[in-house]
Amino acid sequence: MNFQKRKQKIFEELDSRGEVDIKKLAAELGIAEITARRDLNQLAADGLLYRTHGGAVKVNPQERPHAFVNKTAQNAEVKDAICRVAAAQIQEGDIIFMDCGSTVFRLCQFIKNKRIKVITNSLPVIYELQDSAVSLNIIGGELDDARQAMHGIIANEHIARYRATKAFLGVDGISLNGLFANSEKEAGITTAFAGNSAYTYLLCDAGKIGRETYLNFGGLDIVDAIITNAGAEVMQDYEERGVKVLRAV
Amino acid sequence: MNFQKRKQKIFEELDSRGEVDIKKLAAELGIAEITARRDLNQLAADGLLYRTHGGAVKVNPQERPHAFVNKTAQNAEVKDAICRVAAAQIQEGDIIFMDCGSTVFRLCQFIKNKRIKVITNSLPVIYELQDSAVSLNIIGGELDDARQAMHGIIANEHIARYRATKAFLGVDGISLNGLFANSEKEAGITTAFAGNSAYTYLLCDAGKIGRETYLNFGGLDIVDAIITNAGAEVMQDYEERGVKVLRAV
DNA sequence: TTGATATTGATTATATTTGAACAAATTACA
DNA sequence: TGTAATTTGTTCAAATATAATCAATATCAA
Repeated sequence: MNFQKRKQKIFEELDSRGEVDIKKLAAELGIAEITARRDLNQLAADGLLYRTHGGAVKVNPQERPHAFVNKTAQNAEVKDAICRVAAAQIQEGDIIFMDCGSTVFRLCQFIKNKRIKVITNSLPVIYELQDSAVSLNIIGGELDDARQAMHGIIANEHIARYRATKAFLGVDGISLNGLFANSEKEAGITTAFAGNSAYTYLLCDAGKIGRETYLNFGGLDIVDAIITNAGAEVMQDYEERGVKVLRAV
Repeated sequence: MNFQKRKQKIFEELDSRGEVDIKKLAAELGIAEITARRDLNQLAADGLLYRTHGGAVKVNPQERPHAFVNKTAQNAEVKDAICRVAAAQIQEGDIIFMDCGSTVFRLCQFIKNKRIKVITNSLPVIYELQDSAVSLNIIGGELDDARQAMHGIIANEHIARYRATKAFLGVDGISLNGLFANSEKEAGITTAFAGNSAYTYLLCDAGKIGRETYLNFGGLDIVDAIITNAGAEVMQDYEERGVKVLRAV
């Protein structure tokens, strides 16, 4: 019964009953109360639940209707798994770049309760994080209708004014030859985000790994870590190149 | 039955009945009256309810600044009349500044089909004009949650990079002594917009005319024209100062 | 295997929550 | 206005939860 398993159980309990009790939890899972407490504390630190005396309750996800965000994402489960890992990397006080990829967008749900600053050029991200604990900064510039995000010279300049502790970015493809994008605009934004953050995470599902498409806009050295569901043997080459690999189950 | 659970119950009760009674609360939740009292005191300290003798009532549901989602704006007819006049001033090819006032927001519906560029710091405006004929440019910077708009140093700098043919702006008040705003941030944005557009329209209903409030941030010379429903005789003074007045019926 | 690291549990000290009793303040009502 | 009833704040004690420290166990890389 490891942490992942227990975490799952905790959320099952929370979803069905709305609250968990340390004593009961410890008894049901066959663990010590101190362990149950530590689990809940950690999950509370990640903003995934609220701690109470003797247990925890679930956060109320003050749901708002966002008509224009296309929620029917493909591969939602894989992307969510990747985003859970990503969210665990985020600490209170972080300043975070988020770009306009569909994977990165799904990170929103996991960071709503964190006290952090998010700087983004993505309208869906903005609408998703409005009225959350997150403090928002919007990259200005021309709106690209198709991507629902700001791009262009002014956007790049704007990014250059900020320094983030962490960047969470998507790409259209990545291989040992570097990063690939479907447009120069996207490449420019990604480069700007990565260049102005202390640590850069790339979020990409297995389908993106090894994929070379249209524009090769930078080497692997731009990236500090890749969060992916791809197999360990596939990722070994990247690790040998000095890129940290975080595997999402 | 911990504090969080009780808190939930208290708000359920408040929402349905509008008030709670300490005795009943203690009986229903199976807690001592002193505990119920302490709960209510704490929630009152957080401003989540008002304490009364023997219980509590709910706080006035203060208007959420989600005015754009809640489209039932006050004075909608007057504002729409003003905006129709404003929209008539806009030609194809114009580059337009729009700020985050509630009157200016209502201009959106009248310009959706025009082939123009709109530069704005207002999220509601962006939301409303997405997927229209209008080409959008978003002013970046820190998001002010209450106003749902970008403000601050970076926003002002960003505005300074652009030149518009026309600006459509709101204020909190205007008198012969100049323009008035409720915050420095707002004043800064308005000044920046006006300073970088060839022609500046002020949209204000009769209630704003002659109103002096908080911060006087500029003289009448900032403005080229006022669009208003105020009476002709009231507006004569402004015309004599060289401001063009467009009257909305 | 070994050593290093992370996880888990036991023990003890500290902090929080809750309720009871009683004095002070407020309200209700004649 | 004055008196009784009620509500409130304060202090204290008991029960319970939590944090801190240290030891035991598991995991992992070399």
